[in-house]
Amino acid sequence: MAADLNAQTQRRDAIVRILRQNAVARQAELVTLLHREGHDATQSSVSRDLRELGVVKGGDRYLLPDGEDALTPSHFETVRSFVKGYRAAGPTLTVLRTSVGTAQSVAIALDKAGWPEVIGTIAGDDTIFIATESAKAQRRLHDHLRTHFGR
Amino acid sequence: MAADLNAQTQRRDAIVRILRQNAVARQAELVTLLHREGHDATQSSVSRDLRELGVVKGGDRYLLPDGEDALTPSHFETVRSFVKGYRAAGPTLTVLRTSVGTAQSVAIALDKAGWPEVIGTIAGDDTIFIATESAKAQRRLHDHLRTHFGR
DNA sequence: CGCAAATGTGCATAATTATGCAGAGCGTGT
DNA sequence: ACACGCTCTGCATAATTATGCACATTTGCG
Repeated sequence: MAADLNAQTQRRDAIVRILRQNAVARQAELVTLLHREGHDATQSSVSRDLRELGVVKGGDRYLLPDGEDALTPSHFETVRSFVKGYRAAGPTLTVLRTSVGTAQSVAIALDKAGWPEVIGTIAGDDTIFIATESAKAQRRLHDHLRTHFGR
Repeated sequence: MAADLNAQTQRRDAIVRILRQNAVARQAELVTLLHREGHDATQSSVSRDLRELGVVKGGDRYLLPDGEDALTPSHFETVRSFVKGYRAAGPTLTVLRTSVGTAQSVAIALDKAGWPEVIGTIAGDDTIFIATESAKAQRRLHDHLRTHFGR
């Protein structure tokens, strides 16, 4: 039995993406779809993930919470190329560097994502400070960043 | 096994009201709450009602669809006293009489209710024409009207 | 680095929800 | 008034989802 934190993060991101594009009626389906893109998961984990993600089941399909809908996959696609890299500055602060003048838009995309581990962000011109509550939260954040912007 | 059409309407209205006020986690609870106010129903019926009403289950409680939230119970309370009565005018038209000058507000409350059997309404000064698709739909409408405004 | 506390998982299974069926109440047309 | 058809129900049960446990890893600390 594995406990790969990163795997969980990626799987949840995948779940959100899948639910955006398909009408999924049951967890078993979701498990199949996840397998198809390389994610290994059981109905148990999916059940827990869905609750954690605040996903709702309406009649015959799972629905993402309202806020999430606002964030189109393309949101990240657009700003992906602006991101130069990121590094931890202590256990609760992460500094992300971007192309000059694009920090604001990247920060906005990050805020819209609504990742729970993020307490707040401040964007300058080419730098974003991302505050997290703990080292653990920071790890989550980095998992997310890695998933969306590459290592 | 009974098939009291009116009972269904009233029960569904009750379900909506209950869900507005309480956080209900399972259908069995809902059955209990319904019993408490005199509605006789089984989990089977409740399951079907919830689907029909478009109710959604989020994590650990049932949630009403967004639109419904707008209509406060008090909405009907306010206009209840304006309604003088109503009669069918043919199988698909219902004429509702109100106090002079209040027809508009009553019609607005009706529209907000979003009852599926209602195709449209027109309000004059003290009269509202309510169009329904069929005799059957008209019966539904009358059930609703009876529930909210009395016989 | 070593140990205790957390976290995440799968498995097996309990808990909950959905549904096929058959019966009952009503409305409709003759 | 009678027959036919439709809708709504409950029951029994299938289908689906949630969760107690035990265990593998990881994280936090001294």
